[in-house]
Amino acid sequence: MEQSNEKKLTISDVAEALGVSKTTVSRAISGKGRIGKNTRERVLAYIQEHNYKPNAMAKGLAQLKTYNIGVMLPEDYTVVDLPFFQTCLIGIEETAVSMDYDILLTMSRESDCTQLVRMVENHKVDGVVLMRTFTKDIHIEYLKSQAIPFVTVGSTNYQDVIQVDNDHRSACRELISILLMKKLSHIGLIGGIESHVVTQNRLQGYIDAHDQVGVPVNQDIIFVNVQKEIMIERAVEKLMQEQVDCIVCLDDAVCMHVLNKLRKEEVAVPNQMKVASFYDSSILENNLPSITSLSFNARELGTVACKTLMEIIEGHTVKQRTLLGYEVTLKESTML
Amino acid sequence: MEQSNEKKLTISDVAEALGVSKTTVSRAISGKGRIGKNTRERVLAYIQEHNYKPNAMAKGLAQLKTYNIGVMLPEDYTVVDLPFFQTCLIGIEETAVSMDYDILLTMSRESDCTQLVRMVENHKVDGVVLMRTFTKDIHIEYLKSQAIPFVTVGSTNYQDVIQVDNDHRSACRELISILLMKKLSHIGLIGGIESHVVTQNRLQGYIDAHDQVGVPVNQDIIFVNVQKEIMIERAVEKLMQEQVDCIVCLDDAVCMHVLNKLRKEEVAVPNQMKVASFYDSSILENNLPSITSLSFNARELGTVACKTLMEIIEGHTVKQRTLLGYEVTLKESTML
DNA sequence: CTGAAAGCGCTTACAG
DNA sequence: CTGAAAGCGCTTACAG
Repeated sequence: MEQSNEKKLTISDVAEALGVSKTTVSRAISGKGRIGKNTRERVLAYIQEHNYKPNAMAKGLAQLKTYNIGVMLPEDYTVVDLPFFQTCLIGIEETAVSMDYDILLTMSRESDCTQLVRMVENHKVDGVVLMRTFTKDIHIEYLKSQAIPFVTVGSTNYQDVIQVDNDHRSACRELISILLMKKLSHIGLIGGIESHVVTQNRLQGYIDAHDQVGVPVNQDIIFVNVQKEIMIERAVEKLMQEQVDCIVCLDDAVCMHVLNKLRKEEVAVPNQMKVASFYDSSILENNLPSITSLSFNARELGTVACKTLMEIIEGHTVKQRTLLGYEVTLKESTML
Repeated sequence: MEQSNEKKLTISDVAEALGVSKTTVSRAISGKGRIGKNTRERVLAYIQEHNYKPNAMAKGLAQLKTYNIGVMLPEDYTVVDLPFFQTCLIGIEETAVSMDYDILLTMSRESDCTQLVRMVENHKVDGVVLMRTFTKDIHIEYLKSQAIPFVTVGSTNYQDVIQVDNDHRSACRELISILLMKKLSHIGLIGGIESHVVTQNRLQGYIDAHDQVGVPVNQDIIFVNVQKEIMIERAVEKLMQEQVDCIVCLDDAVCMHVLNKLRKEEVAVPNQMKVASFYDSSILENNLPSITSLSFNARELGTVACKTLMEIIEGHTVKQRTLLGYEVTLKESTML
């Protein structure tokens, strides 16, 4: 391919070759400061031809910027939400790259923020995006204490935190409302991790929907923090005893197990039991019957989160909370 | 939390406060060069107390290093191999961090290496790890042309490329050998993407095993490049016509579909048909019957790849090819 | 054992 | 419109 034996060019090399000053070269590249049209074009042409690329570190040091953003990816993933994070990450990366930023990746658990601290203390990033939030969130607490720009993907109750999220509460309210309108007045809920803010929002949406039509909420048919198969099966059994009309699952992994359990018990979906899920991932996409669910655009979420962060870094003011849309996709599993 | 209103300390601040030179402070931190024990401890204590952290960019510029490694994550993931990459990434990150490096993440497709080029040209990384290889691999070609340290996770046929991989060929040979020893002489193969080097290695292992016992390989029962459900179902039908004893799947997503298809056709596993998979991910972990498969340690793969890269970056010579182990886990799906 | 000075490759007031 | 010079925060020969 290319010849790579030539040493890397520096701005001085370019300046010397062209008989101009480094200042001029710098200005031609950045577009900042007054510079003659001819001069600029001459510089640009030379740079193009000789494939000169500025050293990002030197630039960063001079401007006290890094042109990196830190992205915090949850380490304790599950098969279900991983594709979500990956897609969201693609959105973040695209946006970052388009603004000439790179992504410094770090992984962490709910209770450990040493990686994050390290990244920030070493001055390696200009800002960070947190890909998940917790009700008690040490990452947010740390970032706030450091006065470094950051945005969260997902909602939080901490004050003055810039956040981007899908409107899970409304989405959930709408799905449940539709189900209630179908005269399914006994809707069970399974799944979700209580310490995740998103779970709280969804529960709130569930309550909202019930309040709207005056149907009382029955705590006995809500099962949070059940993730393992056995727990889920037990929950399904209880829901059957309680004679619910419909089971709504907080995520698709849970839904998968619910469907398996119902199959084992020979309960037909949707005839004897309706089923819906709060998220549509590929694991359910070929299920028979097809499953009613909410769907969100993870990539857009990443894009918006990253754009927002860039705005903050560049000193602009931004909306404190951006809520993105959702879709309710009604399929066979909730047909009357 | 901490008070963050104080400006960030620099090495000059520390030097001044202690009445020593910047040189001395620098030496105390890095441990390089002669320095008095007392002096060093005094500096270290001060640094500790005032929470001074060197600016990584400045350090990098002075040493012409970035203390970043680029990691190339495939963008065109599937639900199946994503957990593998994520786990591998954890291994890479842990190792990098332990050597005080950070990870610059970039995503790419088989045919597009603009992100990689950008990262390298901007001097943002000291080396890169490629998380996937292709038989014709433009990323490898580019990296070779730039003479920048890099290692691949996964094997490649390109010359002089440092690579870390599981021994897929041997693993596959062993699994197939065991099946052949069980008198299953008609073993069908489904899945895999032909342009992935790993697929080639596995096919080779399949052939090796047959050669060992002198059973001829029948090309009619090998179906590569079938990923979609319909394609898989059709392949299964053909394999049934060919009266194979056993179906080996190149990955778990394929295996899932194969199992569903067999269920539909009311073919009992393992009684009427044995089934095995080349990878054990969580999507199959609760299947009944349990599925015989190969298993690899993705995290270790990441760790070793990253360690190897660090060695190269630091100028040490390393083994050209490192092959990591595997396990064959025999379960119900291949019981006679 | 310690320090003054030059240098890494950029940017940016300031002066002309 | 252009340039000389100082500076970003470190490291590292070189000299003492």
